[in-house]
Amino acid sequence: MTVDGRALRGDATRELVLDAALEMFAEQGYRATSVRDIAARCGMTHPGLLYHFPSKAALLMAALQRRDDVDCVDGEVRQLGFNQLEARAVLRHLVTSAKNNASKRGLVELFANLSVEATAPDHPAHDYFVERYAALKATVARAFTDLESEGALRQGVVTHIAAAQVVAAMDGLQIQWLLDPEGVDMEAALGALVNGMLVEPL
Amino acid sequence: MTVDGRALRGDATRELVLDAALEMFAEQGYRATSVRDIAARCGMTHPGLLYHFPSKAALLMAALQRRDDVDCVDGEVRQLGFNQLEARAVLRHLVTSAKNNASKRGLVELFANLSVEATAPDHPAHDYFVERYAALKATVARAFTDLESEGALRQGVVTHIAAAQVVAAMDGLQIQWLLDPEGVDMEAALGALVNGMLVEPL
DNA sequence: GTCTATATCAGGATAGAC
DNA sequence: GTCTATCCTGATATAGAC
Repeated sequence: MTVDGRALRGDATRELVLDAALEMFAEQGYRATSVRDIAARCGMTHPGLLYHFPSKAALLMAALQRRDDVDCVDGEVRQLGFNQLEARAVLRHLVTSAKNNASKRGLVELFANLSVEATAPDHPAHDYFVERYAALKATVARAFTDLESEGALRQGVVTHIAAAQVVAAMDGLQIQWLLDPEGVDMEAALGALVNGMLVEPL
Repeated sequence: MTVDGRALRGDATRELVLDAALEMFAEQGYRATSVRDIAARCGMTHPGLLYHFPSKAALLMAALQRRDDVDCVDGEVRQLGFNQLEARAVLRHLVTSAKNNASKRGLVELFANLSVEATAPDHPAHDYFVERYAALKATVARAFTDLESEGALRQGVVTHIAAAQVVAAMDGLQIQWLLDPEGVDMEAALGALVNGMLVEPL
């Protein structure tokens, strides 16, 4: 594994730092977590940690990558490998994610904050999120296309637009839920949205 | 007008500062804009500015309030006064907003960032956004209810859920658009979503 | 009442010792 | 590979000039 061309493989400290960082980012947010805090939790000083990662931003990116790797293992949302699943399973999976997210406020906060922050072209995670969204939308669009060819899609639904709507709803519902957890049911709202696009509900 | 109990009325400097602040927040984001930057643009020093506003957070709130006031004048999205409009006009208005936003990247960025930041219960703008969203959803839900009573709503559409979906889509589409302006058509996607809920398109 | 100057504090990043 | 020391920048608060 490399970061910015620097070889970093086989490092236990590195993994320790990554776990602590992801945990603290998820608990308090990226900006509110200082490199010093993370270093302290790992029993080292701040410059000591920065030996392993050139910057706080690089640490963030590495933590995100690591999370994706973990997701791969425990079967959570992933861009790749998604295409193997059947179309309905893909959509069902999105709704299930919405449900599961309701018990992971910290992570929802982290990703909500990051995906918006990363909107700035010069943000360290910009490319990561551009690709993440493109891949996710492509997967969902593909699922809708498959359903369309089976006549399972409702009249007038345009696949790539529907994909954008579903992904957008996931994000927007998270914001509403973070602002007022009692005010929305993410699973119900997303499920209803998807079902409204299908001839037969999921 | 008062902020935190301190009287501040009749102050031209105050208005100047508010305009500059909103402009710079919109251009560079809330966090990336320092009080010193704003003060400099107004030809004053940073503590001089802080005489008028107790903190950067209070400045933000005042700037948001001011924006709402301006919106009231030029006919943009507003919670209050919305109920006077007919149901279809309310929905059409949302779609038009999505269209207009495509030429105001800075403001879209500001509100996207703020609404997520303000998710934290201790954020200075938390209550503002909780209320903003509650009011917006209530208005949209009301519009759907009116349409429902006229039989203009599609089978199976639940009004308060539909409101949450529409508002969520607006936010989520903005994120996608900020990440990749060529990748989505906010107006088309939002319009299609709303039309999918109605018997007759807007 | 309005502002300048100044002080304090925290976070990110780097240089160089060990 | 890790630490000490240091720099820079930004947020915040106070004293006091005008």
